Formats: sequence, C-alpha cells, structure tokens
Amino acid sequence: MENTRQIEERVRSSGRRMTVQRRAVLAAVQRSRHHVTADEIATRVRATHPRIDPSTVYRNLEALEAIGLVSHSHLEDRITRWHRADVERHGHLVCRACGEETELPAASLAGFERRLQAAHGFRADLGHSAIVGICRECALVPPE
Amino acid sequence: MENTRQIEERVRSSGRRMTVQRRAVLAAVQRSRHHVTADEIATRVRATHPRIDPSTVYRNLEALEAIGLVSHSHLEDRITRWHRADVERHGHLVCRACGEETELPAASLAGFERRLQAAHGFRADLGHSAIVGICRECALVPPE
DNA sequence: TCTCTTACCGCAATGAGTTGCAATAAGGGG
DNA sequence: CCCCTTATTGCAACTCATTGCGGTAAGAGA
Repeated sequence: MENTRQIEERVRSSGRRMTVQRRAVLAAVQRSRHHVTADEIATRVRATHPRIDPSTVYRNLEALEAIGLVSHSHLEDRITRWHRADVERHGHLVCRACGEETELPAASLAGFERRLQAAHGFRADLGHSAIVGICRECALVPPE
Repeated sequence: MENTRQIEERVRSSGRRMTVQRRAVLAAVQRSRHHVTADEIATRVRATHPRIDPSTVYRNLEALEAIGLVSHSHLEDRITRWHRADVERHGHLVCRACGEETELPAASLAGFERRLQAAHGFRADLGHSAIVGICRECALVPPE
C-alpha cells in the first residue's frame, strides 16, 4: 500500500484537495477489513469527527473511488459496500434463500470474463455485483 | 401465459387474497414489455386507481414475486426493475462508463452457471444482476 | 506569508424504498 | 347469505442515499 504522502499527492494531482473530512473517510475505509456500508463508515468517522455530515461521507467515497483509492460492490440487492481498492479482486455467491455468502477467487471469474471479452468486446467486472442463486443446502432443504 | 382464473387460483392457494390493488399491480407489470421500476408501476396503477399507495405497490410486487408471477432484476446500480415472470430469461451487460446496456441470451450464461453448479453446488441466476464492465467503444475512447 | 480561486463542506430538502399500525375487506365456514 | 378471522390496505414516519445551495477553507501563485 502507498504511504500517506503518495496518497495525498495522488489526490492533489487529480485536481482535488485533501481535507480533514476526506482523510477521515479514507482512514475509516482502510481500517475496515472488507465490505463496509457507507452508513458504517459515517458512524466510524463521526466517532472522532462528530460534525461530518453523511452527505460528505458519500461524496468523499465517490471522489476516492474516482481516484482509485477505494471501490464499491454489491452483495445483497441494492446495498452498496465499500472497501479499499487494493484488496484482491474476488467474487461473491449469495444464496437468495438463506442469505449465505461465499467468496469466489478471481480466477474462477476469469474464464467467463474472457468469454464476454471475446464475444462482445466487453470487459466485465464480475466481482462488482454478487452472483445470486440457491446454495447447495437450500437446493436440498429450503429454509423455513 | 396462464389465464385470469388460473392466476387467481394460484394467489389463493398460497394463502393470499386477490384484491383490487393486487390485480392492478399485476396487470401493470403484465402490460409492460420489460424492466419497469416500481415507481413506474405505481404511476401506471394510479392512473386508474388514484388512491393506491406506493407502499401497496411495493408490497404487492413482493407478494407476486413470492408466488412466482413477477420477478425483479437489477440493471444500473441500486435500481430494482420488475417484469412478468414468464419473459425469457436473459442477462445484461452494462457499461459503467457510458451506461449502454446490451442483452445477453440465456445460452451465454449457461456455461458459467454450470461451472458454478459443478464447483460449488450453487445454482446461480446470472440474469438477476446486470454484469457491469467497460464496453468495446469505451475501452477505446473513454467518454468525456 | 498573503491573496484569490474554487473545491469542498454542512445543512435542508428530496427521492426511493420500508415499516408499524389501526381500519378495511377477502373469502372460507356455518 | 352472513359471520368472522386475518391478509391487506392507506397513512404517517422512518431509513439510506442523493442533490442544491450559500458559506468555508485548501493550496497554487504572487
């Protein structure tokens, strides 16, 4: 991972400014292991900076994503989750019956991504949205 | 497609009731070709039944999905789109740069779905969420 | 170090979807 | 055909996320 100076340089060279709020949001994402919601980030940020508005958190996540420092993906329907950009890319299988989620190594996605590239010239990012379906257990015994 | 009587029977045998509101929501989805948002459905329903509340529309879409008469998928991030359950299953490629969306026949999804089934016992539904990435044109010339 | 442009902030309002609740009405049983 | 249980409704309040706007402060240049 880059150090603080390199990161700030990267922010500035994109024409943006490094504010207290932006630093706090970035730090909160970096401290989280995986997949946190914007709301969780806002809560963590407000623990030390109570006056930072949720809208500022959302705007900063977007800005940091544009710079390539954080990125987001979708596990359950409709919910956006954020993580630092340098975690290894991977996919998710989410069972629509029991909600269980399984991680999928990037290598398992690559074959289908290559197929889409070849057939449609489309560079797919299969890690961005979870793959929904029915897991092995629920296919046998649907949950009550 | 089933006729009205069969549909009503199916609703009742699931322990549900066939109300004016439910009929209106189902009809609105059935009249739409593809992929309408709940909000669009609510607007259409209110054209003839002005007192039907949006929450009733949402709850009915959920109920009708549980019965298997309608289903939903996700194209752009976060937006839920509804369609009648008997449209042919298919996938979507959505470009995150220009927003263009391409339909993908179910056959193009089947290979990867089989692979996931074999490797993880997971019955994936790749049509549920759009596949995001970069389209051929944007890979060459990113839009301004 | 001071100035000045403008990126960014907090706030208030809005949009999409969800939830709790008291009132209503679907429809099976008598 | 009426009764009674309870699924469903409309409404109001709420959640998560986004947007418009006037004021603030980052940081490049003098």
